[in-house]
Amino acid sequence: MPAGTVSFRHFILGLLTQQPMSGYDIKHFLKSLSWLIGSPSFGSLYPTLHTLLKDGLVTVEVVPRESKPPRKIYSITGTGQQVLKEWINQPATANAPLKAFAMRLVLASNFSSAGLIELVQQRRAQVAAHHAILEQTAKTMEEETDLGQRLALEYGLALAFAELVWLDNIISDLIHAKANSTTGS
Amino acid sequence: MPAGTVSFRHFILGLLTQQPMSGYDIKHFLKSLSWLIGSPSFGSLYPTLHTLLKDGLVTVEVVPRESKPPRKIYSITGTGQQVLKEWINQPATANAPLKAFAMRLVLASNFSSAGLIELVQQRRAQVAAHHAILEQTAKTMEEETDLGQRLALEYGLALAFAELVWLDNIISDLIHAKANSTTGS
DNA sequence: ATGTGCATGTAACTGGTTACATGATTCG
DNA sequence: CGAATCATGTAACCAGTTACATGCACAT
Repeated sequence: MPAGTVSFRHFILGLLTQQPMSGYDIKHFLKSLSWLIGSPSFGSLYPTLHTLLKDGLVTVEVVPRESKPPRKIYSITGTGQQVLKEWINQPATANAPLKAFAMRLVLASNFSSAGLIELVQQRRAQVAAHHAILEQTAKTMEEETDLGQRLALEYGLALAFAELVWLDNIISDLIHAKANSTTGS
Repeated sequence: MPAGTVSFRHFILGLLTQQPMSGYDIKHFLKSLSWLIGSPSFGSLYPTLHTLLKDGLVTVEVVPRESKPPRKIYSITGTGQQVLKEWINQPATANAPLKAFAMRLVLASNFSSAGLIELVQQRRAQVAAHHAILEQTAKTMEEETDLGQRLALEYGLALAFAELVWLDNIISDLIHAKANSTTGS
């Protein structure tokens, strides 16, 4: 399981640190983030929860309801937190997909402030590297290149640039916030 | 096979309209677009080519090389072009991933100019819709919301906005270019 | 000598999907 | 009266991955 992997399994585990939830709740919660991250279908969500339970990373509280399937509220266990921590602390792999970064960003509140900053800085470095490669490619390719490819390249370049700008902004915000909090304002 | 699907199968088929290539060539070509689209591993690329062949959508020319595995150059067939056209002309599904759009964009040169513009406009509409939803969500959520979620939301918002700007730019470029070409400059 | 590029392929696995089954309740 | 929401789950399937096997040529 190389770092920077998308892995809904760990992401779900992470969501449970914020609060205990049922599978249904998780799906609902993920809907609002679906653009960035996507939400898994029930057909993969429920089995994932089952294996997390079987592996002792979560516990269930079964809340019965009359003549309806009972709600099953999952909570993360100590070992679960351990495993999650390890996953989070892996340095991101090169070329990690945006999704993977977004997942970790959502779980950011579980990081130390320093950890969060490091995460964002890692991402910045990766996007910068990619941006440089794209610019290089753009220089190399001449007039005769296919329209579609040129457009795709520009597209990637524009998105990478926008991401860089955003990342720089929040890095400075976070550093500020941290300075204020340690200074005690 | 719902529209807007990522489907390397069709994308590969599309690349072969630009020029006949071997599996190895395709992989190499895709490397430069890997950020946006990713490139499939050989373990899926070669089998895909085999099924394309079996289905009569491509043909192979086997170029033997002394004491080395022969190169296999694949070309798209008439039926292949037919199938590709159908795939391309499907309207994009709602919430189609960026990847899917990028793929179609790369194949853009096979579209009519009008088709290309329509593709980009479809994307614009989708991103705009998504952007609106995110803004709505941002309004709804109050101070007490978790930092990670707030960051993720801002992140999505920033990226969506950047994409909108870019899309608007090329839409107007394309419309200009089209006007010039039909006017005959 | 060691690894990187060329170039093909297969087999085992995995992480997801769709489609289905169940069944009450509430909204328009 | 039909559709959506709540809420769980299973089974069949699929598109991809990793890891492996083969083997020559060229550069460090």
